[in-house]
Amino acid sequence: MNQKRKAIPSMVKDPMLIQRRREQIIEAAVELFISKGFHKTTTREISQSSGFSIGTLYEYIESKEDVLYLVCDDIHRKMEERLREIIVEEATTVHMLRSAISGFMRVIDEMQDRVLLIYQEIKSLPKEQMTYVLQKEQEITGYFEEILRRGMEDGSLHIDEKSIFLMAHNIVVLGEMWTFRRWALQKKYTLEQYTEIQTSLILRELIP
Amino acid sequence: MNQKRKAIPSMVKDPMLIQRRREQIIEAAVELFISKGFHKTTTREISQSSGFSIGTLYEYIESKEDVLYLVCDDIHRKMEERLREIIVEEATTVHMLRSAISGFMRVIDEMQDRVLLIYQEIKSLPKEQMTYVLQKEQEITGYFEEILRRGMEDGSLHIDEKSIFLMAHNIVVLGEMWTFRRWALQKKYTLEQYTEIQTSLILRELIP
DNA sequence: ATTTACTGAGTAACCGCTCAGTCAGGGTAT
DNA sequence: ATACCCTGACTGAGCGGTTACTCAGTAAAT
Repeated sequence: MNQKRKAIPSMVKDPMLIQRRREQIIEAAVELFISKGFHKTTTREISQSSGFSIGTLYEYIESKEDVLYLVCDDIHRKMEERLREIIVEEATTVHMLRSAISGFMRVIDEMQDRVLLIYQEIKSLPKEQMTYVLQKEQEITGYFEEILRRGMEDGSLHIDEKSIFLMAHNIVVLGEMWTFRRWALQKKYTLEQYTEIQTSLILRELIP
Repeated sequence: MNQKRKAIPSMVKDPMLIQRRREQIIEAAVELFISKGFHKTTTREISQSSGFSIGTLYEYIESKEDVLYLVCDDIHRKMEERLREIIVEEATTVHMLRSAISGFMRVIDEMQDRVLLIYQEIKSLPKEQMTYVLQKEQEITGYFEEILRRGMEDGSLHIDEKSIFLMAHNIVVLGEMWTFRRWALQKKYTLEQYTEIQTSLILRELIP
């Protein structure tokens, strides 16, 4: 079920160096992909912004798509890290859900360019790597599934087993739309207003 | 406010012929863009699938991006057409909203590849044309804004002016996510199940 | 004879990726 | 201490291939 991420081969021996150089690559590539898109960014640009030559770039990756994969994986990794900081125990499951939602919205807002990047460029990944990235996206909704299930079990949330999965996806999408509909939403609402209205929508369904 | 769509210049004189050929171009290009993506589709492929040579293709457009623009515009046009069929008067505003939502879901489902195409390739459009396409997307949510406002005014829907805009966007996004999250949703739910859960989510917020 | 639509080989530019070669650091034989 | 070689990271000109777009020419209709 749970597929391990494909390790990208490298010509370089020193694992620490690989990690350091790949961090450079990711840092340079995210910025370029955000501002120009994956297809319009050249490998030459990536290597230059990383601070070394194309030759060296290809010592650490095998193809341009590998860079996109590294970038997507890094974004998800950071996202999950922030989520784990935000999802903490609270007095009641309802309070926990509330704070998880508003925390999630803040994370989305902080990382909006990166969230958007994944939405827009995921399709350019080779099939296997795309599957892995989508799985990571599923893991993120998993955090909300867990809270919902707990609320169902302790009786504080009004939801049936069949709807949990969809409701968790709804929470994630209602968060992420803050980025991919920002051309409309961010003109009309502050993040706080947005969070409040969306939270009320979700909770009104869950609290009878 | 309302920006007219930029007319794409053509070398050909006969306006009827322009229309006919552009329909051919759109029909061929949609299929190619859906299966290969915009960037991986070549202009040669588009012209061949359209049934004429590259030279001729460039008599009807000025750049490859123009084709993407034609395609996006056509999809929105067809979407709006279907929406107008679906949004009809009903006994009450609540009934009207109900049937509009379920009708919208059916349209999304029918056009899912095309809806997804717009989501994924819109960013490849030149700025001006992108603005126009986003405006069209706003027009679609406008249909739901109208219903919501009417419900607010006749007292049948519980919503305030400030939330109407966001609620309309929510309806559209909760519909469109059926396509861009289909890797998760369409494995677990039928369109009918999906529609029912999402409708209940929206209506529970609106009906006190 | 002129206009109009159409053709497709050609062009200039670009891009992902490679590979022959450089160089610094360190081990080793003398 | 010196000379020599080896290893591993790095370099960037260049290769092979592709692509968006053009234009000189054809054919048919008026």
